[in-house]
Amino acid sequence: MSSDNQFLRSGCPIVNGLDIFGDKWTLVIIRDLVCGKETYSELADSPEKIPTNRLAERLKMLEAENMLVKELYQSKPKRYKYVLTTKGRDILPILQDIAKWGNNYVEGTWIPLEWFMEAT
Amino acid sequence: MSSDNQFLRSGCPIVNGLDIFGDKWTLVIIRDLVCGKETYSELADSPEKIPTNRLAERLKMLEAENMLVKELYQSKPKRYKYVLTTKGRDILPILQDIAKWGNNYVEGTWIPLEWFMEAT
DNA sequence: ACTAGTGACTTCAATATCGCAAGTAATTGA
DNA sequence: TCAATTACTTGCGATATTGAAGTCACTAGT
Repeated sequence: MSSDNQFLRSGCPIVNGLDIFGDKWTLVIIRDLVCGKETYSELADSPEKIPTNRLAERLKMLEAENMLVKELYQSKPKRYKYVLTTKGRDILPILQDIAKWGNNYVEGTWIPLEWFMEAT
Repeated sequence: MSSDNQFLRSGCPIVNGLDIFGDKWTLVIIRDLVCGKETYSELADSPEKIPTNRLAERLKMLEAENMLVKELYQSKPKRYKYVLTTKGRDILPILQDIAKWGNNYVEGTWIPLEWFMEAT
């Protein structure tokens, strides 16, 4: 499990990073949060169509890892928004590098907006 | 499948990058290749102990994706070494960023050697 | 010639994880 | 009262991963 800190594969910082966010969906969720999405249904709406059970599970994991916090923004009915912490936001340089690599080597990929690639 | 270019999840360069190397093992293999490992058994020897069937499969995929080439360096018995292409080598900035994140946020991770973090 | 050993994989059964579809709960608006 | 919306949860068959063991092509030792 990503968040199981009891038995590490090794002390390698790359491996430990990957054991948190190195799956098919986590970085997609963080991408969307960086891009301004906030609610569950906004996140569920991506072009990649993440299954909702997977979305819920990844959000719980990201919260447990302190990559994001769940904030109540409306009480009747209870509605939460998901906000990246510094730890989560600091994934951005990784996303930018992956985007650059994708644009260089995978044909037909979108060029991200400039603000995304320049953000810090 | 990572190398199945027929049905893309989307045109997002991040998603398309992840669909190639966004799994539990691929970046570990590339890490080791960047660090000078060349043969199958050297790669199988990492502290993370990748299962050999997974190693073989990922190497085939990386070759199919032109991230590396398999070079014969001995003919009796046939022995191959795996060498990163530019496409594969260009994963390095991503590895460096993940390593930085890991060092910042996961306690007890190794600090990579300076040459690794400074390499281009 | 026989046997053990090495490197590079492959095969297999058990287990874990995933994706899809459907269901639930709370609340609002018609 | 009833349909709609948001945010999830549940169930289950399909897919993927693991660990162990096996195979194949040699080579070196006796």
